[in-house]
Amino acid sequence: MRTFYATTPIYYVNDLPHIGHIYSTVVTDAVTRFHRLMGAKTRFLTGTDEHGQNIEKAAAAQGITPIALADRVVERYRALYETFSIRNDDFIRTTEPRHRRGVEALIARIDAAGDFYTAKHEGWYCSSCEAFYTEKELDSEKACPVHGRPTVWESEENVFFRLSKYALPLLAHYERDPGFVRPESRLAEVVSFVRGGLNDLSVSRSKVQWGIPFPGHPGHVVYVWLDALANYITALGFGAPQDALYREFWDHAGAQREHFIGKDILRFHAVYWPAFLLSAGLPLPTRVWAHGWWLRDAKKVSKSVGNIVRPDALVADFGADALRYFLLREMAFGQDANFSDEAFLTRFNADLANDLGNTVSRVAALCRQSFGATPNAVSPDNEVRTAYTAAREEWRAALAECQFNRALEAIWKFLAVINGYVVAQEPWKIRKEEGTASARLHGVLSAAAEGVRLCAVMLSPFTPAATRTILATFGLPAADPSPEDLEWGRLPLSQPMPEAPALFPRVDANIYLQRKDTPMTEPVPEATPPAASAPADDRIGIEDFQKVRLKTAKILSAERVPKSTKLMTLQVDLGGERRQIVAGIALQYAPEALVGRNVVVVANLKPAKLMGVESDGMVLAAAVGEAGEPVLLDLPEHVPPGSKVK
RNA sequence: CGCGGGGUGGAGCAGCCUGGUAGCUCGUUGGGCUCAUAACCCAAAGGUCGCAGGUUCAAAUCCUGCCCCCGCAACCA
Repeated sequence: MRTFYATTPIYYVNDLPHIGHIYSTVVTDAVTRFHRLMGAKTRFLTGTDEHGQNIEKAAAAQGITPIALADRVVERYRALYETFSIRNDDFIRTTEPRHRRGVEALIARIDAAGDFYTAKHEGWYCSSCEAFYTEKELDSEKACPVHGRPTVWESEENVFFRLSKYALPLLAHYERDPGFVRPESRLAEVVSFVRGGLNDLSVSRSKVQWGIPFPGHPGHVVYVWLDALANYITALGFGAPQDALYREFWDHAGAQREHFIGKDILRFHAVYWPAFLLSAGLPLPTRVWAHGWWLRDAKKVSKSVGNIVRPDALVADFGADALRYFLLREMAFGQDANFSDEAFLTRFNADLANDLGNTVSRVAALCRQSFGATPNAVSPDNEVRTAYTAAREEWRAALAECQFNRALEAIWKFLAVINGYVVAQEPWKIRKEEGTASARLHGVLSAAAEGVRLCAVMLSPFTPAATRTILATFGLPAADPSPEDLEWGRLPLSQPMPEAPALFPRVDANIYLQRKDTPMTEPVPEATPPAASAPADDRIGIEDFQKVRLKTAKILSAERVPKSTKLMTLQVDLGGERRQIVAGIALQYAPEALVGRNVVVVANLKPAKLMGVESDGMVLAAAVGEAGEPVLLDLPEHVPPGSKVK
């Protein structure tokens, strides 16, 4: 039997679920459901990544253990999956014993291949990134390029993996199997990265405690990628006495093993992970699918911008199926896509309410009014059936390539055929003219009803709950369809049809958007309630304030920092003393508008280099709005430069 | 030369790998139907596919150069 194994990334428990996590998971769920419907034996894995210094710290800050922190976030994911009809077969947590055992087994094999060595790892270390940086990656202040925080010179013995050894084998693999990375455009990216040469990879950390102890290296834990990526096989029982699942779904000639990830972590899945597996002599995944990002109003969804789309409000108002549908329909897999309230509502009303919901309801109503039941025979030969044959093939081909938007288009094209057929056949007229016993009436309505049923079946990977509702409407068991249900003619005959509420009732978009008491974009909630911090804590004494020397200054000249978008170099007069200060105000102020202005500056700030330009001091500005747009503090003309501000 | 994505009717997008009459959704206009969630069906208007070269019998699609927009990173001292 054909087996199909699909995985999502494991999600880092330092972050709450948002639209990106949901998308990855929904995609994987839809694909798995599709393969199951095509008759494959499937397995679907998702889970959480729970190790690392960041978790350790976040937990400590809240006065709880790391595992307690992870538990909380895991609960959020589990609840979310429930809501979204995610049918995962397993949920792995990297803190589980089975995972540790599997990682140890993987390490033993890599070790046996001679691909580990110990070496001194020196460099500027950022504890937030848990990573080392080279001199040239840092600025003059040795601040971390990601967090901007100071790094520390650290030197530690690390275990290294001979990644460099696998550059050529990897390239050979990409050559042999160009479908390894999908979509194809992403493969080029990976190939060019590997062609550029691979450095050996540090795979242990001695500064971190919260992790899997590195076998044979007391005091070291396994570094994130070797730990996290292994989940895809440890969850199958790799390294355990009972590894039947591993043999069935991974180490098996015909097994399809596919990873679904965001494009940001492609390198790890298409380079590091296969290299580990090559070293260990284990089968590689058969495919890595990299999808794009959801943008919010054309901006990348990010915590700092505060435009994260949280699904709760949407799901409450429209149902999880509606969001699943939107995510899969609106994004061309691999490309970025934009999430907007208007687009969501348009899709909801036009596609789900008008097309799908209304078609179901009109066909059901016609049957119910005519027979009080489903028709008494299924018409074997008609234009709906012809259209279905074509639609099913389009749908199948598109889904096999993760082209969800196209698969859905095929279904909707078919829906239009059903609607067109109903209009052309005018069953309401037949009923009037020939009565409800008319064979023609049964024929027409059966064709329409059978079409609707098949739509529901084809929709099951996308909107499983709606599928069940539709099937139930036509007297079928409300269950996930099986492969035979894709055949024409399986509509139950003369089944009583109870009244059913509208599927996806239309909403008034204007009213909804104006109401907005359930905003789709929420401020980012804290991962967990912050430890009780007394407000008094951030008050300082006067002596602290006096450490900051504020002075007035007059801007003598201003010019933009070359190649920089935000920075401006200012020459200021501090009362006889001349200073150069760099300020991030170039987006808001024109240089000529600044000359002659009086401003307030911090006079005793340590000098720093920004984009290579020396800055000796800081100009004060109010940070306005969410984006913190700078608005300079202004002083009247008559204030002489160099006056103390207190 | 930092990395990446994109420029296709009014809006949002697909198509580009594997050249061959430019497609989808929304919106607009006119008509039809009345079974259905003011839904559905038919028709129409609307595009020099960013620009310029090149390859080709043929280019949105392949090649070269350029312009513009966006995300990430490097810069909010």
